[in-house]
Amino acid sequence: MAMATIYEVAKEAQVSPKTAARILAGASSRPHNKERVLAAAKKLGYVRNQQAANLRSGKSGLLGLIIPSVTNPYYPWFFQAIHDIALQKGYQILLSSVSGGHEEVVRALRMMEANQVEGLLFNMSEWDDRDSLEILERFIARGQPVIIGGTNLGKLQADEIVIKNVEAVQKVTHYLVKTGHEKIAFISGPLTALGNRERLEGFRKAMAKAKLEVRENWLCEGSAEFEEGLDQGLKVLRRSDRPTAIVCATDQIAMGAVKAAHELDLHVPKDVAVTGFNDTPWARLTSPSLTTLRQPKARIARESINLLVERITERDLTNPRRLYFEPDLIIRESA
Amino acid sequence: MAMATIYEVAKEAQVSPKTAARILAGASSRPHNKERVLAAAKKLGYVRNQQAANLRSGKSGLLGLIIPSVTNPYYPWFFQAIHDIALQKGYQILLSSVSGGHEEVVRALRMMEANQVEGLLFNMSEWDDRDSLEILERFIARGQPVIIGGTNLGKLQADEIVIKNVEAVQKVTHYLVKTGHEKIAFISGPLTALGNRERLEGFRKAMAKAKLEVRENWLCEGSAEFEEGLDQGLKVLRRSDRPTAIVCATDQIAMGAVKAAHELDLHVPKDVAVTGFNDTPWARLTSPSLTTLRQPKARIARESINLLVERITERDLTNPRRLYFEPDLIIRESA
DNA sequence: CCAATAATTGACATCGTTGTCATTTTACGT
DNA sequence: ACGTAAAATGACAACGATGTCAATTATTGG
Repeated sequence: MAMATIYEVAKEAQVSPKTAARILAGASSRPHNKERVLAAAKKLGYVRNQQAANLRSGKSGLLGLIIPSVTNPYYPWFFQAIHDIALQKGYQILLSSVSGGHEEVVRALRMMEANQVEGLLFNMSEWDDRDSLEILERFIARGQPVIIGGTNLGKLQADEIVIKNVEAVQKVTHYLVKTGHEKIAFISGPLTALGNRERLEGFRKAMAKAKLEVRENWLCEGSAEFEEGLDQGLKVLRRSDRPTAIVCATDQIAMGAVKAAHELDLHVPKDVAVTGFNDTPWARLTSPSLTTLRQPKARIARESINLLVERITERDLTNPRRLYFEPDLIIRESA
Repeated sequence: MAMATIYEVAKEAQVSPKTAARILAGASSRPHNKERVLAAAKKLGYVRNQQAANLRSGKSGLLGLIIPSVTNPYYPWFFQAIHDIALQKGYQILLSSVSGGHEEVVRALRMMEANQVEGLLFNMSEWDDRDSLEILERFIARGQPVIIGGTNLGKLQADEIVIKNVEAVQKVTHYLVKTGHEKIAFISGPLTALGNRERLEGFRKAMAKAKLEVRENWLCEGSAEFEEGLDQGLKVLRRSDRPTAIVCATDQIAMGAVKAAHELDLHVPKDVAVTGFNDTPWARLTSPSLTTLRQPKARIARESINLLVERITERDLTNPRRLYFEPDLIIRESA
């Protein structure tokens, strides 16, 4: 009842296993044999055992992708893009969505090793766990290329995906200034994450450039979630000197800020403009739809996979590279 | 430079490969050997080659999951739930997100076969492609259990996940009636999909039970997307006899309807109540937050995987089963 | 029609792991 | 210290696919 093997196909077709294999691999052969083998394969429902083939060939056709959580709305799209492009290039994606802590990441990395991934995309924010680093180093030493995203693992000889957070937030802040705003608040995600520090820096730079005052109590830090946006939004909008615009470090925070505005009977964007970050799938669906910054996911996916595959096939590439990507400003109704 | 094998570990530790394997598998052994093997394994960064182990054991530890698209906001959560529970049970998930047509599904199914998945969760809506069916039949004949979700592949001897769409929509509709609504519209997704037909049926049943009139031109059918909700919402809300509530077949449609209401200066829920379906992650973030129906994803995942694993380990289970799940009514601000 | 060349074919070995089973080592009771 | 039972070990084979290479078969020109 198990899966038919090439031996059974060969027997059925009365040829040697090797011939059957060759024919199923598409090589030329006597028409007579070809017919018989194809017929036998069809009859038995033969499907090549990929695991065995991989073992033989020393390749796995797998690329590993480690991300924080598919339930974070940014990642499904990222995964889909990576998945599609990898398929085109003949690779499957082995996905690990690790919502938990260090142990879970280590387990995921081990799993990737055990499954012989040929390359790895490691997308986590602020990760510098000793054990993980050691395993990643092993990948690289072994010649399995690694691309790091979302965090900076400095000493590691790996390629990096760098999102230009500073420039992006500068862009949106500049846009607000240009549309006449002078009193602008900023609600950040946790500053323990590099990306959030960069976004804050972008805000400060833009304000400095516009010669606008950055009121320190208009700078809020919290989690990257909706509730935080709501709380901080309420706090900052209740002040007598309330801002006319709020730049938020994530779309979730922005949604919270919008809700805060509504609760205080303020109109968005007339009374307060609100901007987000990431262009999560629902950003365009809300009322008002969200002005936000969109990461070029397809481009990130394409260039990452390209580089990864290049490194896999040409072992002797030079030094680690950095791939830079700048989010686009998407102007909608909220600002 | 390649991955260290058990032979190298054995050599380094001066024991036979079998002993090394046994020790690494956790069996008891002379302390002397144990130390040396563990040290050698650590030194060489040994990681078991899962592919080879699978080949040897005839198991893969893989469960296949085929879904329409991870970018559909329902699925990431579903995947995460499946993924977590499968991990607990010692299985990895092999995910295929097939946005495209039949060919792509067939390719995904073949890939699942080639990778020796021990069981398969096939979650597509309205799928009755000949080729796919044939492959699925092969799975079952071979003794690789299959669970079908989201569609009805009648003749197939497979277990099924059944979402009680009828009851769910009856529940919201009833709730609207109870809160005083009499003029209720329904915006459906494409009626080619079973789930949408059921949702419509639920609406009709509930209205009949409440002895309320179902005006045929308040029944809109379209895609399951936002734009459709907006268009249909505008159309139905512009009528002189506009409804006071709109039941929508998806959250996306509901968001569209909310936007339509806003464009016509109608307040939600004061002027029109709007309800969605699925409790997509952003349903609670919007203003107003969305009253909707939530699928018990964790429970669906748990029970599906349990059944799948049970079938894998106990080959002689009886007839196909059906797992029923009824979405919960989540009452928020929009209705 | 035959020799020479080209195209196919199949026996064998191998990828890394681990079950089987015979052999060796250890531990224990007397 | 010795015999025996129990525990640990290692040689070998097998999982399924496929590269190597020698043997076979087909093709071509003279």
